[in-house]
Amino acid sequence: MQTTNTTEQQIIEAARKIFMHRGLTGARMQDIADEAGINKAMLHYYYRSKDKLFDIVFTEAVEMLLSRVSAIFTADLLLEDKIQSVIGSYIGSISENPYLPLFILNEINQNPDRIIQRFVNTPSFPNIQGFVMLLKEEMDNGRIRRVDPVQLMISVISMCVFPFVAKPLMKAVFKIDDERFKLFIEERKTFVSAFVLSALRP
Amino acid sequence: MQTTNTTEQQIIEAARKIFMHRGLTGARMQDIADEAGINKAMLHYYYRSKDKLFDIVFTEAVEMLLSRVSAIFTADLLLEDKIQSVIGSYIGSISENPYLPLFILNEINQNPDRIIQRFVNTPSFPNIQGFVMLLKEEMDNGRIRRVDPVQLMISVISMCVFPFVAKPLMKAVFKIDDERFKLFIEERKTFVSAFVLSALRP
DNA sequence: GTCTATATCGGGATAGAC
DNA sequence: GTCTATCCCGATATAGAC
Repeated sequence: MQTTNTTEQQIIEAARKIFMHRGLTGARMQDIADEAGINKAMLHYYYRSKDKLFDIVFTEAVEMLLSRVSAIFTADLLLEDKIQSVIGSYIGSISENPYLPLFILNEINQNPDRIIQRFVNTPSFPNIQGFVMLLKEEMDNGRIRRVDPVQLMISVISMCVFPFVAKPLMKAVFKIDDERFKLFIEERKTFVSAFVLSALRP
Repeated sequence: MQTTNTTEQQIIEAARKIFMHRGLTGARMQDIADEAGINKAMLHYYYRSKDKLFDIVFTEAVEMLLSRVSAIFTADLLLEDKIQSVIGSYIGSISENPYLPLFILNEINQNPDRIIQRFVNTPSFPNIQGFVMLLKEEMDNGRIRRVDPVQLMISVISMCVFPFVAKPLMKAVFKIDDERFKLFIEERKTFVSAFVLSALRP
């Protein structure tokens, strides 16, 4: 890991920022060049084409997102303070990269096949089976209410991710500014934990 | 309401389909023309420019989405069978227009100002205040657990909307096909209702 | 490796015949 | 109102000097 910003790195970071915000079709190479503080021709010198550049950014993004989801699936237990820390760190990590979810969801919708390709060989693919077994064990022991594990997982992820995806809509509907949104997210960590635990009470 | 498909109507329907799927920047006028089965020049004859056409589609979409959210906010009560019917009809209505949420969320992110304009004079703007009062009443009566009303609302909407937004991702991660996804959605109506009610138990 | 200039192309928009 | 042909601009991509 080298700390000096090579030109390649600068380009990737600029591309990430622009692509995440504007999407593949909305982003312009000129914007990326400006953001990186270099010439437009350099982009093609280092990364052949717009598509190639996008592929790199997209693949990295998928990797990032999957590793986060994986963290949830591989958590030791789903109970009490465990779920609290998982949800907290999940929301926290999205906070650092708030455009990531919508970017991924959007581009996958545009081109579902691309994601399939990326998924086949991805190292951090979530271990679903193990997690489901774990959940069922807890249900059998009567420690939590009996629910469909997949429905539960989707619900947790929904509640963590959706506020970031819907941020501008929330700001308009609830008339809240950036400051209050930040507060909302901070409070959401404890809310979602409590909400889920409450729902799972036997 | 006339049943004959005028050319104007055909264009709007084609535009809706293409814009919803590809977004403003991703959609091409040629695609819309093909979808409508007419010539590209006709689009400009009836609707001046791409932006004008998009504005119409977008405004209609916002209206659709808001009226659904409003339905939730104006429901008489939040308890038992009431919440069940609200969530059921909400998920049901999205099923009929599965691309709507991602389309809206995406375009709002691209251009937050546009939505603010549309919101000012929209007729079906959700009555949040009334709903919050209603919820607080239920809490004071001890019929439900004390929670932040806004956090609760966002959670319900999240759980209803997110699966549609994340459909291609879910299909890849959980390896489910269209058939099983449809089943998942059908089951989700009862799951979310039960989940929320369970979480709200005092 | 980095720049300027330019080629090339796709797509929105218009002109004009019918 | 509907079509074909064309204009025109913006954006990707390349050539070539330094």
